[in-house]
Amino acid sequence: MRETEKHESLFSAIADIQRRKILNILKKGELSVADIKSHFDLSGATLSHHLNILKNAELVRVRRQGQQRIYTLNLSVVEELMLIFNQLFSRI
Amino acid sequence: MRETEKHESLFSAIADIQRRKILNILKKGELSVADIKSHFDLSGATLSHHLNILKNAELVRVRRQGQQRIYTLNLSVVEELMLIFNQLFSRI
DNA sequence: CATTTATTTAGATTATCATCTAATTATCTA
DNA sequence: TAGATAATTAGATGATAATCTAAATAAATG
Repeated sequence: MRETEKHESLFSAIADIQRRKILNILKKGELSVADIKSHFDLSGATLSHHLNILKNAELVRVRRQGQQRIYTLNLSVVEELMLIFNQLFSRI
Repeated sequence: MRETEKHESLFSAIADIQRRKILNILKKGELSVADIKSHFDLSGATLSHHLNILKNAELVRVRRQGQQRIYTLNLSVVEELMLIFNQLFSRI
């Protein structure tokens, strides 16, 4: 399997513990930024930064709902990441 | 599952593309540093640095053989990492 | 035992990244 | 429409991390 820029963005997205925590929280279901924020001791700007990285890696999706933005896990990319990951260590 | 320092070292170990490449190369079998080096355009010092990070994360093992050091994948930790990884996205 | 070979360690440099505060954008509501 | 609320963006700062060259360590060999 070739390493692509997409792989790069996925691996660096999950390299940060706060972002892994966000992914974990989103497993339970979609949440607004404020809801996500309630689990962290981070400024809104920092959280926004992390969400942006997850979004660029397509690990999450966003939609607008009034003033809020609702984040969800992007299951298809999560599955893709699991595949990439399994292949990194396959045939050993 | 709780995130531990061990998880942290594993995720940051695989965050770097050179280190993922090293792991990939080691899938085929154990290799000396010089053998690994032949796959890269990096100084020996830099390679040594990456190998050290992989070793600290216990993703690889080293043994001495004369002047050489032979690196191998540490299969049990690789499996542990796969488990951690699968759990990050389980129950979605 | 002096020299060569294999690898690591030390120390410096540069780039990347997480974080913050302040400012901005967008939406809602009285 | 003015003010409040939700979230992002801009810009700065400090911490990490990747990389290099040079020096050090350790083993092999003539």
